[in-house]
Amino acid sequence: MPRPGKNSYSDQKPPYSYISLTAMAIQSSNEKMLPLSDIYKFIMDRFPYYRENTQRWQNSLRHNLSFNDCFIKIPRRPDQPGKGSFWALHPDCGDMFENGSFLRRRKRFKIHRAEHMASKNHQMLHYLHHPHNQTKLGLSSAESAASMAGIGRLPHFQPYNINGTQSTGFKHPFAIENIIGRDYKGVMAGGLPLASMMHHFGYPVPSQLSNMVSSMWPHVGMMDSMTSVAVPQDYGHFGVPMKTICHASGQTIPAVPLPIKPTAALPPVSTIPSLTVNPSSMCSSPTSQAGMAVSLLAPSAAHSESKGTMLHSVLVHS
DNA sequence: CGGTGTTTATAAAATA
DNA sequence: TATTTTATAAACACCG
Repeated sequence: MPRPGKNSYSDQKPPYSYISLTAMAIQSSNEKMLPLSDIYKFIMDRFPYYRENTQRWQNSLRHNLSFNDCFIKIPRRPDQPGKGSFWALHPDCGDMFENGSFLRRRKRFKIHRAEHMASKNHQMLHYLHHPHNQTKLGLSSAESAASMAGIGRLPHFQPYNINGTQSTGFKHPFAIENIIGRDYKGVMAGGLPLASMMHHFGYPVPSQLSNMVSSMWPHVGMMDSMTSVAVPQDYGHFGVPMKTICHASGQTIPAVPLPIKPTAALPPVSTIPSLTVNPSSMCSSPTSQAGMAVSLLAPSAAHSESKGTMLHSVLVHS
């Protein structure tokens, strides 16, 4: 229970691992990739807890970025000034939190270290990385680069975004919106009501938001509305205005009334585009991913980073 | 030099 | 309780 006078939940450690926090940040970006500094910013903006001991947790975060194969590094193009590379999610990492826990994944995503992919075709990578060239192919920056990096990617889904105003058209196959799709079925139809999530989290979450995105990622994308709605002074009030996300394209997040009862908050099916997506596309299983993975490049053009990102990936068992 | 990445080691936590 | 995953610390390379 939050103590009004004392520290509210906002000051406590969020129930998210660094991996989920980072994924959250990346997913919140329009390009589905962020430089390190922006990942820091995202986390600090919304989680007061991480406004302290920055050296400690940022070191951990960097460790996670390097160590975990689910994160891939995408070099900057020359016309994109700034420090360091962009970080994106590996297209094949799938729904890392399908178990509903953002604290710990069920399995760790590990890529298959294929043969050292020699040539780093950065020109091509940068070519596709460029927005102008992406639009021709309908790719996001991250995906374009990932494709150029020889990382398998999945067929496109119907474009969808949190607030329905984005016009870039493309959504990363594992964009949270898409990931949510399966979770929607799993959670809503699978008999795990949002109340259970609240129980799982051990504290109330803004589970009544107008869509599953904000339910699954309580701190992503819907803050504008949350701040104006009666949410207990819990994590729902991490409540830092979501100014740093979903603003790049000037979009505004519509304020949505938040019913108290989770069941009453279910949006019409039609507003859950993910449901229109082929469920198998959600790729909860490595095999389905492998079957659908598409490389835009000949293997020879693939590029491997230090983590050896290659076409084949697999969820490590045991 | 400071920010970014990588890597190793170990402790702690969560799950099976 | 054993195993797996995550957190933390720390050393070090790289680079603008």
